[in-house]
Amino acid sequence: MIKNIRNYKQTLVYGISLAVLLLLLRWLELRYVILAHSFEIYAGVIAVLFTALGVWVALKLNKPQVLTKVIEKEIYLTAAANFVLNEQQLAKLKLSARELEVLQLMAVGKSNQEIADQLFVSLNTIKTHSSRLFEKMDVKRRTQAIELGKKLSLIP
Amino acid sequence: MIKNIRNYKQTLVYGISLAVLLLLLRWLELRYVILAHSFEIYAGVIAVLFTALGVWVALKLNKPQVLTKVIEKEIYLTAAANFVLNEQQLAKLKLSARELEVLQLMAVGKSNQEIADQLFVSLNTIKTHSSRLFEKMDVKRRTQAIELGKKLSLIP
DNA sequence: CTTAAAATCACCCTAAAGTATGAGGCTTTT
DNA sequence: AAAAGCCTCATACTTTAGGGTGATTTTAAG
Repeated sequence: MIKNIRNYKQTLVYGISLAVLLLLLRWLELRYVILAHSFEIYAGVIAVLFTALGVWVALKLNKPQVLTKVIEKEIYLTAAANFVLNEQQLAKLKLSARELEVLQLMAVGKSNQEIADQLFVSLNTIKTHSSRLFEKMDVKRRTQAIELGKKLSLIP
Repeated sequence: MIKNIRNYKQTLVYGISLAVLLLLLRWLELRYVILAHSFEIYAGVIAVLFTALGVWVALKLNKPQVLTKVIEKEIYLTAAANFVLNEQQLAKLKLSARELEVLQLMAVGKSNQEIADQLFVSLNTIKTHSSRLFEKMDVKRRTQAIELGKKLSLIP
């Protein structure tokens, strides 16, 4: 049924309309008493008029249905903010743990010597790691490895 | 008004209801003729009943009004998908157009020689550009320049 | 226990990257 | 017109990166 009558204005309008119609009918009754036994017609007119009134009121009071529409809002983040390692790609390239570690350090701009120092191994070790890394990733330079690594979500 | 009558079923129901009500009123009329001058009451009953009928019919036939409520859903994209150059940072670092160009090519893994070939200048020119670039960005290596450049949205 | 992969390191060599300095030509600004 | 900044190029030099080969030790898997 009709719930939540939003404003009293429409209720008032309805009441006034009803009164006016009743008065109109009353006036018609007094004026055309001649038409005896026109009761059915009279009732029919009332029925039609008030049906229309009911329809109008209902349409006025009918509260619109709320349909929630989800709109995708694009939010731009740096890739690092929510990085998840792509383990499928990692497995596909068969990168070892150490090689990935070296790649990560390369990506943040460290030199081979700095990587060696940080991992407590020799410079030569890092060179062999990087060589294997480039071979497995099929790249020629560390910058390409970094670019590809980011593209494949191997590094942030 | 009422548009788009969706099925004839409801129209039929309305018609039958109207007929039933009229018959009911007719029956009441025959049964309680004793109540003379109850015409106004009679009319009022008709009015109320048909108003209610009108309301019911209107609600049935009225296509539910749709009010779309927009809910924003956050979608996370990689920064590269829609890169916008950070011109404030670019101005702050005072990078020249050529230097930025070199940085961009570095970032995609090109060697100095490849950059030189692509820009139709000599290798020495690229070296000069890169040196100035590193100086302005306060970095030591191209990998650091790339990392910083991405962080500052100078490159995708 | 044996085998394979991974990690480590060394040596040598070449290629690439990066630094320093100087300089000429061009455009814009003062 | 002069100054400043940019682009260009060169030469010389140092440092770093990368390739190739070989070898030892650890570790993981069968």
